[in-house]
Amino acid sequence: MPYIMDNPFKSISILYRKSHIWLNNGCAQYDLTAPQAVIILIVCDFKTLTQDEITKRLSLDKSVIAKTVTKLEETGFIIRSTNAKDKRTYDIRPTDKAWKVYPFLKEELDICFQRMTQRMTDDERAEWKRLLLLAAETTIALED
Amino acid sequence: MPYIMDNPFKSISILYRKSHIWLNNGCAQYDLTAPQAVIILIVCDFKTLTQDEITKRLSLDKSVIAKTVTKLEETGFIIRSTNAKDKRTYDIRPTDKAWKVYPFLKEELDICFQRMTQRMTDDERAEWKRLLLLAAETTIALED
DNA sequence: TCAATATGGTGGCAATTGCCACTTCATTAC
DNA sequence: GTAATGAAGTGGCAATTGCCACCATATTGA
Repeated sequence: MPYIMDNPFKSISILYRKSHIWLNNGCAQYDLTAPQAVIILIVCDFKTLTQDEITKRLSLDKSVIAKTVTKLEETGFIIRSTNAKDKRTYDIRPTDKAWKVYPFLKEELDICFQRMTQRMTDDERAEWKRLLLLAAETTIALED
Repeated sequence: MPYIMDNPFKSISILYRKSHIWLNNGCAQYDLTAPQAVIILIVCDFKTLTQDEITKRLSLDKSVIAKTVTKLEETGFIIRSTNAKDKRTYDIRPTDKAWKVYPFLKEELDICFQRMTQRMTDDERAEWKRLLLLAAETTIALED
């Protein structure tokens, strides 16, 4: 079946959904879902973040972050502590449990990327990655 | 805020969610949601399709297509008729109402694409589009 | 021919997400 | 200092999606 008349919107949708299914399956062994894994990754990357910072970096609604972070606290992957300077905000930090799965989660992401780019040359892969990042940053910058 | 330590998985997620929000807003004037618009586009592209063909082309679960198609029939954008050769399948065809919005939906998709690639050169835009399509096709081919 | 298997489609349930209204605390303007 | 505005976070609701069990019809194999 040829995929003529295709457009980038459809491609992005397919890549998003499939990569989430892959990541969900890959993370099940750690009792994590894909969105939980993404938050652990970003919290480990930055060591300390507020919920609002996560919201901005992932460009997700703040209520979505609140729900996922609550669950991650319950399951012991992160710790929340009230910020001393601003009592409205939480400082979010990874626990040892998070640091333990961190390298495996990065590996899972890598597997996803390799899977969807397996027909690309190394140059194409690097260029695609660069342009994806450029587009995502452009998109984030658009909203105020 | 610098977006260091970023990865393509996160970029794809952001692009998917934002483009859907944009398309939803753009399609509201036609009383359509983004997923409904995508199905109208593909049905108009191919003139006649079964639900299963839509499922394969969009790489969505068949029950999702069934639900959306049912709604589109109720709102008069498509017609379902039982296939003569296989009574289990429907032939799905666009109505005049679908053909009327079709060019505008294509325009909306174009606006989305322009928005997220506005910092790219024409060459980069074309290359990104090509690689997106390649990755999406690779992804679809992976599942059996 | 007839049983076993495969395929297209439907309905139910749970998870993720987006939007909105709301609370609490900070900051700004007067 | 106090009122008005803004920002961080929460909870509720609806829409989309994925998975599973199921039904009806085709196809295959003995």
